[in-house]
Amino acid sequence: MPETVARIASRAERKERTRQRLLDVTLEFIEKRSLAGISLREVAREAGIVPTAFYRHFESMDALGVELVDESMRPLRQMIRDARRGSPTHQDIIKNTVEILGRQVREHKAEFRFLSRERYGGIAAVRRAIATELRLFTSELTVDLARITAGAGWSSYDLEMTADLMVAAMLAAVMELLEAEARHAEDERTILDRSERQLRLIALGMSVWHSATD
Amino acid sequence: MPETVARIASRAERKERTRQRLLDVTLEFIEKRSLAGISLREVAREAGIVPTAFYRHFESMDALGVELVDESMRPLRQMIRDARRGSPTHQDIIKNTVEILGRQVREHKAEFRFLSRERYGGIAAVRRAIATELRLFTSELTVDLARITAGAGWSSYDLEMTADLMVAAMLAAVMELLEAEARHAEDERTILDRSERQLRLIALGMSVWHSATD
DNA sequence: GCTTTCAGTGCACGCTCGTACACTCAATAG
DNA sequence: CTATTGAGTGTACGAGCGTGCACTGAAAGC
Repeated sequence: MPETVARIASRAERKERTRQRLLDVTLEFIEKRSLAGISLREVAREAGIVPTAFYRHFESMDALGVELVDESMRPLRQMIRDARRGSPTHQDIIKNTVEILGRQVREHKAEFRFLSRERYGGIAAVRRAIATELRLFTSELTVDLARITAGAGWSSYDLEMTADLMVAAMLAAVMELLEAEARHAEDERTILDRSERQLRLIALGMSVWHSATD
Repeated sequence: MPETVARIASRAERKERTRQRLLDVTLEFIEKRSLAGISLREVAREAGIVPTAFYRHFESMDALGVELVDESMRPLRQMIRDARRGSPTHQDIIKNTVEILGRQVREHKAEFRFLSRERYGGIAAVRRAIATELRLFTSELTVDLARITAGAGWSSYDLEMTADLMVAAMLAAVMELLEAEARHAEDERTILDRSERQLRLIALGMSVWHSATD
């Protein structure tokens, strides 16, 4: 019989909490090592359960990794939503987007590190999950670009090509931000400034694209 | 006493050959897994020596990984040399470069896969070695861009920013080429064509950069 | 209130792992 | 010819791994 107000965690709640602990613990380990180098036993140990209890939640570390992709993509999806609520003019969109990018990376380092570390990492299933999500991200951006360039005669092929380039530029910035953190080689501002200029360079290319290729 | 013509492998030659076998075997394993998931024992086994003999060549798998970076960078360096022996006009440079990129990736898949897999992988020393080499690559490209845009009033800061963007675009293409191989999602021609368009878009942006920012 | 469910336990197993140590024996050096 | 060197051997160890299996005990279902 379910109480109207559960004063103490129910069975399902407790399970969910343990599951979340497993995911969180793995995310912490990712800071130093890659998924392939993290054992089921140490994750279970750190989460405070016995190794065999791990199987109540995931059938393997690889499966946990795939779930973690979803989990980690949330900040990225939030980023799109934030960026869309942005300002009207071209240049402002870029400035705004880069700023949001910087903030999201700062606030969700572990998630972004996981995604960049495993994007081309050793576990095929995880790679595939990340690739799928990023393709979604690119197609979202393509839609935005289509809206912005409406009536300017852009083919969907070229729009996607451009979105792809922009995503590549932004992901490169993300990775540099994560690396810079640890090595103090360049500070955040420098990286974001460069990224902003790169996106503006691309936008500039777009503005003369058809006059050069038509 | 060294013979004038060594008919049978000398001691040093034999050692070098074993060392190379260890590197090659590791490169083969990288196709399926990341460095962190490859054990010293299996590398030794596959190379035909006993595990403890591994230490005659490298002090750990991590150290072998760092050496492998050098080894794998050779095709990339060759790429620069090939591209520079290229043609004079702007558009031809891009077409030519992308073609060379495609060929190098096709001919040196394993090396490129190693670099992309470990670029943000779990071993800090390997990450650092790759980052250093790639920074060198970017600065080479910056020099080329400086030569091409000589007298057009480009700051070295903006040149580097642009080179950085171009490298990001090319690396993204490399990674897609490697992924496509296994999944047949897109064929090589499509990816290279897109990459060519992306570089051309950037070049177009460059041609109007100063009129827009000065 | 009795029964069922199931998250978490505890033990045991057969592996593989990195590495220490003493060794062999052919190529090299003097 | 003899002595040295050093790449590769063989054994052995302790530790950690993934996982199978029988279990416990509290919450949920009826």
